[in-house]
Amino acid sequence: MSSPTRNPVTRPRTLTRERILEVALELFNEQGYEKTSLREIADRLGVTKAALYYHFQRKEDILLELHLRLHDLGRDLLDQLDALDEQELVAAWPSLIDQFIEKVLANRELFLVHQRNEQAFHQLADNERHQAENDDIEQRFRRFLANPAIPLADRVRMACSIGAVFSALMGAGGMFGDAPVEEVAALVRDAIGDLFPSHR
Amino acid sequence: MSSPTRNPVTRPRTLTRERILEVALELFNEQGYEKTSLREIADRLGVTKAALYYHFQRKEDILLELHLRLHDLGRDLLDQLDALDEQELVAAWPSLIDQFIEKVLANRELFLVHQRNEQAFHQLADNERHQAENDDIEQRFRRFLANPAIPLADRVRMACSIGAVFSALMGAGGMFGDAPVEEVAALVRDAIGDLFPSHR
DNA sequence: GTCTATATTTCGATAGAC
DNA sequence: GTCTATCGAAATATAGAC
Repeated sequence: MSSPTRNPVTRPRTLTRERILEVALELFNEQGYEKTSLREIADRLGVTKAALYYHFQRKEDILLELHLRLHDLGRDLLDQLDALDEQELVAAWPSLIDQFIEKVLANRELFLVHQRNEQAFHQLADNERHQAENDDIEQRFRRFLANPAIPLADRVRMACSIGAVFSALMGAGGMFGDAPVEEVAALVRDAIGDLFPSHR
Repeated sequence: MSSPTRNPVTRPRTLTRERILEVALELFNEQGYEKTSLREIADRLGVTKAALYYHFQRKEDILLELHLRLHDLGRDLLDQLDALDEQELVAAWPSLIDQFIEKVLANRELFLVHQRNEQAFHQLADNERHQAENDDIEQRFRRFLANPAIPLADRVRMACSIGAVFSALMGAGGMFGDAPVEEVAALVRDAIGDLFPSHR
């Protein structure tokens, strides 16, 4: 399992397919996955409902593709995490959080749709598990947090870091008045730095 | 507006009404609000679908009641928050977080259903706003975070605190292996304490 | 690839007896 | 308060022409 030749499942990226995903992402964020009908997606795209079925077999597959793109973002972070041993981990954490913050900021809508439709994404995993048994990044992260070789206090603070990033950076624009995102991001980095005082 | 005589809208708490809410909370957490049909709620309760309509006019009203109970939990925390002035705030923060942690732990399922069905709860606010214009606790908290009288760095760290609590304490049981919740909660308190070094 | 139908199903909600 | 029965309105998905 997990042979080195496993390719990243070449997913076709035709133009209209991308436009469907783009519009779906918008609508799922505005109204939620369940409340968004294929008709609405088709309407905003200027095509009919049936046309969507040429590009995606089921409605669920649209959400699945968005899920896979989130996985692509999280995968190498978790690979880095798994490559470190327990002693290096705390020292490397700020750097990993930096990368994470960059990815969140560069893909806000994608992270947002996951947060706002947690249930829909979660039920996806059941069907997706046929393709990628232990590739679910949430599961991998939970397994990481359950590792007794890492001091519990550190694991708790790592979990806190993730939540802090989401909480402070993923609210819709202007959560802190008119403060620019970069400034907020820098303050979040500082705060998480204080959670891991490397020189004590 | 917000006259002192505004009573907490005496909501009837009959026995079966409570059982409906109990079962609905379970199912909404397991399958999500949209994916849970009234038939499923009725089945698990041993009654028929139509019986539910004696206790709730619409399906939405079941979710609304859960929302109101979350509001009841958050209201006095926000009242305390609004009563403080900007200088006392940082010093009082750890105590407020303590109370918040207690409420989260004592009402895990209630907070969980909100996190997992963010969209459904959010669309509720539109209809609910008729009754409680500026009583939405999320909006109140956002308004608090936008207050320029508080240093931005402090506001960011407060937002981080909330996310940290959710992230570390609301995962289903055993997020950190078999570590007891109280121990994790204590570690979260420590971590947030490090975010606000009162003696520097 | 996109269209016009249409099949099929499920769900929320109501009416009215008991 | 709970039941049986049913309505009406969506929505997903399919069939087949162009």
